[in-house]
Amino acid sequence: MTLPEPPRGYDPRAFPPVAVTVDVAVMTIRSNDLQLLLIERGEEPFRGSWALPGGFVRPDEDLAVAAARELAEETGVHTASAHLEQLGSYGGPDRDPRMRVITIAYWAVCSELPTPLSGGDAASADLFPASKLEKGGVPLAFDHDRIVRDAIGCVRAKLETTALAARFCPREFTIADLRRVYEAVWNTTLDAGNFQRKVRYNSVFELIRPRRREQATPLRGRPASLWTVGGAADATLEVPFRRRRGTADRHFV
Amino acid sequence: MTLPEPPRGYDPRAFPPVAVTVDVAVMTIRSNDLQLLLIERGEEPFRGSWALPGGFVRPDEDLAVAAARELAEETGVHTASAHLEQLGSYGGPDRDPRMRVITIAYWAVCSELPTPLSGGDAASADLFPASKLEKGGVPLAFDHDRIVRDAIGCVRAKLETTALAARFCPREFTIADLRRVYEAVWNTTLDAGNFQRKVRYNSVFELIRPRRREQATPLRGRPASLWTVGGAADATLEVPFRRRRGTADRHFV
DNA sequence: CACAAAATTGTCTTACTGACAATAATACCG
DNA sequence: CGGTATTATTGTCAGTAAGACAATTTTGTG
Repeated sequence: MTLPEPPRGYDPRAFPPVAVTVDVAVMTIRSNDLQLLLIERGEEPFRGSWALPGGFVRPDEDLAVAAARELAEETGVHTASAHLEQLGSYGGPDRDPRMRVITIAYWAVCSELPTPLSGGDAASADLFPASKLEKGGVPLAFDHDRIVRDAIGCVRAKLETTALAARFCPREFTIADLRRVYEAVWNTTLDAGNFQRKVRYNSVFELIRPRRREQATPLRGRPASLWTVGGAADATLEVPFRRRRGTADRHFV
Repeated sequence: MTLPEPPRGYDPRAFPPVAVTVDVAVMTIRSNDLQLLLIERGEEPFRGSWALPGGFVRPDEDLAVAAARELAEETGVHTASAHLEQLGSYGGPDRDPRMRVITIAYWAVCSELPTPLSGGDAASADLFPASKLEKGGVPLAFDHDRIVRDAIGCVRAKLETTALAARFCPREFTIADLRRVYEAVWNTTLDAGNFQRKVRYNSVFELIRPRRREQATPLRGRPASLWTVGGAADATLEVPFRRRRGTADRHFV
């Protein structure tokens, strides 16, 4: 303990400055793969590295508002069409070489990204497959590789218990659309019949009546019904979707 | 947008000061109830109100380290005997009347609290039942009522999928001890026989051999075997414990 | 020793899961 | 127009897990 505990009522300037930022891990499905949006940094440190979109929290701005603002500014994604949720805070003392920076990370899910991907400034943006990022195939600025990993894990987990997968789809979607989201995020294949049951068992998913079947994705085959999400997409499902875990022979120690 | 976007390479002092604190929601089981440790504030603002233990993050201190330090300083609970995990960040612009304060909230679970509960300073500390706090029965400082609610919800959820309940117990515990934790946190009753099965099915729970049966909690009845947690208490269980959800008649929309 | 109390094991019914088969509704092609 | 390919949707069935509850075990107590 090198410093005495600061008193509760203290002079702010007595402390070295701390900067607070928000970073957003934006995810979408592209080419049947979970992909993350990254931005190429134009300045030091980490000039030329890929990083999460983000920036400083303004003096009178709520954290979630700051995240939504950065998301809109840097990627063109507006919160009306995206799901935005807090992931956690990352504040290692040396995560930014310039000064002490604590970041509040958010993750976002959206169905479509505006083109061009790059934001207002000259920085370029691109999508990277989650699998590649998890393997460490892309060197990221700061501790963003950890944030990315955590965000991917968070989304994988959220799909099990919530209707969040629908946020990867347009407002109206087919069950096959939804299934492809699960297959992409979990990197697995799911039985189409059993998957239907799961959707029908959960009352957040609502069948659109009369069944509209135009604009169905595939050009062949029986046209699919369209569904939508009635309530909050992040509410707990009545019947969860399940990721196959290792089915170890357990029973009786 | 009242302010221009700050450039990435900027002068820290160009920004109004932001203070960063950590707050810890310490939970334990007392009198068969989930209880939270709160501290009575000795200074303004909110003098005399109850609040979560917490304080400022030091210049070169990691967030988790800061939380552990505050936990130890203000409650005497050391991380060796407790589980500490990040909950999330709370940073509304007006949550502290003095200045902009962003707090990183943590939650902790421990089996025993040191007596006396109060820390080094004159502030007094006390335990409050989660049920009372959830009902709003205790006025809390800042936005701590929301943090408390979130922390309780987080622990409830974590018990389903992890062996975290064991952290409410001493290192060696009986299955009945563990069951009472679940019953207290979920405010329900669980079938003793079925509960045993759940414990046996999960290999993180390890039977201590030779079965030691002394010091069993109840003085009557067949003495229970002692168990311990082998791996990480927050790893996902092979077979989850389940909270009964509303068994709505679903099936076929 | 009978009895009470708690731990542990067993049984049985029901619900859920997953594999896979069957049927339905289209587009396309000749 | 009918046959075929293709996808959506529904059905079937066996295996597994969950919950209710009964039975058995093990110990302390009177």
